[in-house]
Formats: sequence, structure tokens, C-alpha cells
Amino acid sequence: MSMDAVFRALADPTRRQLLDSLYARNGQTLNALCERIDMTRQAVTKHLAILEEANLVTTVRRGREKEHYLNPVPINEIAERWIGKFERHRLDALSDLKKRLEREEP
Amino acid sequence: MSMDAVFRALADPTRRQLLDSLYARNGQTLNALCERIDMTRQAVTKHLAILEEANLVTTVRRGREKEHYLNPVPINEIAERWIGKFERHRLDALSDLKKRLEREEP
DNA sequence: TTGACATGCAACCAAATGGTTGCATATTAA
DNA sequence: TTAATATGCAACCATTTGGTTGCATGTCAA
Repeated sequence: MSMDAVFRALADPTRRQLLDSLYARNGQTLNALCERIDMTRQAVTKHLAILEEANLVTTVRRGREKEHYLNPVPINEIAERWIGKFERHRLDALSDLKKRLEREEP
Repeated sequence: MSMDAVFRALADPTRRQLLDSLYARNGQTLNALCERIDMTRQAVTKHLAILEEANLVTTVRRGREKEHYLNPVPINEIAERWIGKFERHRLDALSDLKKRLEREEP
């Protein structure tokens, strides 16, 4: 699996939306994924193909349907590339704090 | 800072190389960054502008030079988007194991 | 002050990208 | 078997992207 394909795949907002959709409900079919996106089915198919090639999505054929599953491994490798392990814990803590404050303040 | 800009910035291999370069040695000037890349200075300038817009790189003007610094915060946010906190620890452990095996085996 | 050095800006071009339409194939259910 | 459903493939097009060249501006050092 080339990291190049992963980054290219993540570059498009529609493809990120697809990942979000699968993160919310894993194993959706092509038609199910299309419903939430204002775009032809063929366009969505292309996006899914790119996500599959990047190994961010895995598919299982089930009869005439095709189920899509999110694979988080490549995303984790991105973080590991530019964030030292020690620093990462610090950033996570910071991010947690920020979220907690956002929930309380407004 | 829009996540859209971050993903777009990371999509290009040259820009990722620039981040790698800054991860190795922070605070490099434009000319220093150009040395390792087979491309005109103007092209590199454009790439750095995109990284800056995504807030992945911060710059400090120092006389006639401009120093570039890596900002890891947006990268951490990517990981947090699609990886649950619990799952992330599991993935990190897995990744660690894999790295250790790779070091021993060959 | 003046020449060399470091960076900035803009016009231009080829290639990649994201979308469309049209048609083909395969599976399920009546 | 046949009609409806679910997906696949290919040609085509507008826009974006990544690179170039050429010239302008600003700063340091002799």
C-alpha cells in the first residue's frame, strides 16, 4: 500500500465525506452511500475506487450488492509520520482540553 | 484553519517531502529547502505557500531570509477524525510491534 | 553605494482531476 | 422468464493543479 495513494485519496472532500459516512455506519452499499451525496452514482463509484486503491476502504461482494468498510490503519500511519510519539501524547491532551472547554463555555 | 486546506496540502508528494525536510531540521530557509528538491525555486515557493495556508508551516522573516517551521497540530486532528481514541492505542501498539519485527527479522 | 543574494509576483502551459452521459452486465424477485 | 435493481465500464469535457520562464523587490556586505 503506497502512502501516496492514501494522501491523494484524502485530498477530496467528497471522499472524506464517504469515510465519515462509513465511520458512522460501516458496511454500507454503493446505493446507500449515494443517497447522502448530491452527485451521480458513477461519480461516487469513481471516488470509492480511489479509496479502495488507497486501502482506506475494503469491499465485500454480497450478491448484487457491494458492502464498503472503513480501514483506519493508513490514517494512523499518517500521524506517526510527522508527530513524535512523545509529542503526540501532548497534542492529544491539548486537543482533549480544547474539546472540554468548547463543551462548557458556550 | 480549514481541514480542507490541510488535506489538499498533504496531497502532493513534493509538499510532503518539504514537511519531511522540516521534520528533520526545523527552521530552514527557502533556499535551503530548494537544495534537496529538483525543481525551480518558484515552484517550491508555491508549494510552501500552500503549506502555510493550511497552517502546516509557519514562517518567520529574518532579514532577507525566511525561516520555515513545521506545525504538527493539524496532522494530529486528521488522526482524531477517523480513529476512535481506544482504537488508536491499539493501532499504535500494532504499528510498534510491526516496526520491531522489521528491525529484527532481516 | 553597488553588486550579489534571498525572496516575491504574474503570465503562461501541459497534464491530472472530478464530474457528466450513455450503455453493458449481473442478480434478485414476481 | 422477465422486469426491476445494483453495479461496472468508457468516452467526453471543464476546471484545477503543478510546473515553467521572466522580471521586480528588498537586504546584506564589500
